[in-house]
Amino acid sequence: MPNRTGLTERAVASHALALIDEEGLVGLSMRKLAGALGVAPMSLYTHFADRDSLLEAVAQLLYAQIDAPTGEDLGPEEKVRQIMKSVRRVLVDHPAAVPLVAKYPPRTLDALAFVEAGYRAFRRAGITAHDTARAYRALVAYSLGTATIEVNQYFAAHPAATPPGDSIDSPTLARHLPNVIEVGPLLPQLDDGVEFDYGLELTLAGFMRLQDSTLGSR
Amino acid sequence: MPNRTGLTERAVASHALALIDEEGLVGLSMRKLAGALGVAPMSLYTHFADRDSLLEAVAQLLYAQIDAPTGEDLGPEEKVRQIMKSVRRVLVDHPAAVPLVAKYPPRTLDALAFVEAGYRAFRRAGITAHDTARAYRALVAYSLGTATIEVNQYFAAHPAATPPGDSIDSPTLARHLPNVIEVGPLLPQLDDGVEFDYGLELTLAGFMRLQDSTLGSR
DNA sequence: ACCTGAACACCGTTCAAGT
DNA sequence: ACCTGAACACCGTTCAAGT
Repeated sequence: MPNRTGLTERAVASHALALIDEEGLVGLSMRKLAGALGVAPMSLYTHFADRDSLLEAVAQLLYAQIDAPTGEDLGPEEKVRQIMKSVRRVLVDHPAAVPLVAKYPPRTLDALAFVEAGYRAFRRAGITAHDTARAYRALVAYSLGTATIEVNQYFAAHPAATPPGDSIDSPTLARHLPNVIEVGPLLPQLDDGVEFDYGLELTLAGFMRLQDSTLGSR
Repeated sequence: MPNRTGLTERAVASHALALIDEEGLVGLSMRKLAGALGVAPMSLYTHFADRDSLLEAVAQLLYAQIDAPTGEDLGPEEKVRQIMKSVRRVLVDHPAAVPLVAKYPPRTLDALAFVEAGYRAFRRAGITAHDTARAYRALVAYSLGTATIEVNQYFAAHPAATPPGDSIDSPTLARHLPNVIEVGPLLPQLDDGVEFDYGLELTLAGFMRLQDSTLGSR
């Protein structure tokens, strides 16, 4: 550590994640982070080209936190369930950082460990590399989307409960959106964890059904 | 229109969307937008409480662009396919605005039209309000996730092709991540449109499978 | 190579003042 | 009610200078 300040990239990124957790993504400024680390703002640019590079490093830290199950006897479905649960846990533990994970794919060795574990389970089960890639893409889409919904509290207030300012008057609502009135209020009652599992099962069941039909036609 | 400037909320939000399309979400500033509209920056605050309120209005404009199929003879699966395709088209047409749709749910009458159409198709097919809500949630998650992947070009470069600066040396990669090396290069070759359909079919096939098993056990 | 302070070109929003 | 200019408290990053 030949630096005068003792800073490492990892330490800077780790402090950045802590700041993001506390004050949100917009709350992380190069100036505030430098202040928290006790250095001048411009010192950070010795370790990262710009703010985006720093955020990319934060994303890698998050990916590295995802548990990759090592059990050799697990089938691809169960292994994927375990990985996806770990993905969800990491994302909801760091809600403000979800956009970073959505923007920067895993790149470092540690960050790619869970990807490797997932691919391995699929390939061992005789699923083609191509189908493995497709399933991985669909699962990434689902996990990013569901995490986004959770951290944004997208369904926290159902549509009929919009602020009265410019909201639609009740009779008009009932005439044009009867099903929204019926179904909408159920959305905020859904449990995030239960629905995460439900959507995951939809995807896995669909994948296995398509796999079976493909194998059956061979 | 009793205003001196002739501004309406709709016109302001519409210009904001155009600016977002041209210069990105961070490229939309209250000052630049006001300049483009020929008014003082603070005039915008007559129509919107703050920048977030303006962005919420932009999200409503986008939701209103989603086509809601009116055919009464369509089954829920086909109707959902059509709606989801329209959702994808709107989102990829406005890539920089995707985070807004992820943050602000539909609220206005026009914005809720596609939701009403989807709910209606499900309810008409005898699916419970609860299952309709669950399926809607899963479909929102998938569409937001897949749009995020597309607009961020999440899979544009596969992991093995990271910049040589801090990338992992080849032998280490091959030893620790053999499946990433095999499967990763396939990801950027996948077609966004084809994979959108694939993931959607996974979800729909899974939903129908669970529906059937639920009905069968009654 | 690493670190710094000053400066530049921006932000969103508050405030007091105008019509 | 609607609109404005000035001001405040911030930003990320460039630059020239230091070690």
